[in-house]
Amino acid sequence: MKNVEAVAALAALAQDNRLDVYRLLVEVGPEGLPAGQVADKLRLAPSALTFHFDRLRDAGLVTVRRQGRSMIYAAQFDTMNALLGFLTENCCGGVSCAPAVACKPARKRAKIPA
Amino acid sequence: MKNVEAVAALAALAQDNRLDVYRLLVEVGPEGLPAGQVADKLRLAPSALTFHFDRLRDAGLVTVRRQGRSMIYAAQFDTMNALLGFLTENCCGGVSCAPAVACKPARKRAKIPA
DNA sequence: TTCATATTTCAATGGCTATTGAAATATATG
DNA sequence: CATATATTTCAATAGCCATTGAAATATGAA
Repeated sequence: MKNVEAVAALAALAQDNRLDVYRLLVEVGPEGLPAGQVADKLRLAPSALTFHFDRLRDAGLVTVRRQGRSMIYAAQFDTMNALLGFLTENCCGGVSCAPAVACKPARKRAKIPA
Repeated sequence: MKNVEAVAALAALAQDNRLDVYRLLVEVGPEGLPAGQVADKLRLAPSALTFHFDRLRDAGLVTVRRQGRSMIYAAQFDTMNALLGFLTENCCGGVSCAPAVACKPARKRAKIPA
């Protein structure tokens, strides 16, 4: 990830409502959520929400697909992982100190250890 | 880390010059760097740099101390670690998926394995 | 086709952000 | 004290951001 892309991702997340939207989508996982449900849960005006989705999308943090008349937005985990990698570069002798970090979609239920 | 603090940290990093400043300080480590040297390396006007330092400081991402007439700025690694923790919450079954992530100051030289 | 639902588009508005340059402050040195 | 260096303060400016509400578009259902 380049500097410019990192700034874009950071700027997209640096706003209360947008951060809430993103975190909600992260919780939900790759299936995503229709815009209307996000609007309801977070009490956001539809047009404001479109504005925020556009910014998250430009930063590569979410994707959209249409389903009937609904637009379904979902978190794009790769981008967050790239951002985490970028932020942890150069902090431990010039090499990333967190190679194992990876943001994956949440499971529906916690996997119970045997 | 709370939502508000995360937004503050993200906003502080979401600007090219400021991100450069922060990353430079991360490379340098806890000893920090005088404002003037940061200004020289990144070609930033002194007053602009003060402006950016203030924002990084408000977000808890850097600290300052005086040394003679110089102000020495240093990265505050704890805050970045808290931010990384915040960003990786809720992405793996509701539990952070990256408990081992920790941003520590870079060593002067890489430790050579025995 | 007509109506209803879901979302986007657009223009207007107020507020914040980054940069600039000049002046002020703080510390060090002769 | 007088001067030089390091940084901050301040006011001005231009541009971007988030929100609002009304109108437009797209799809689905009767």
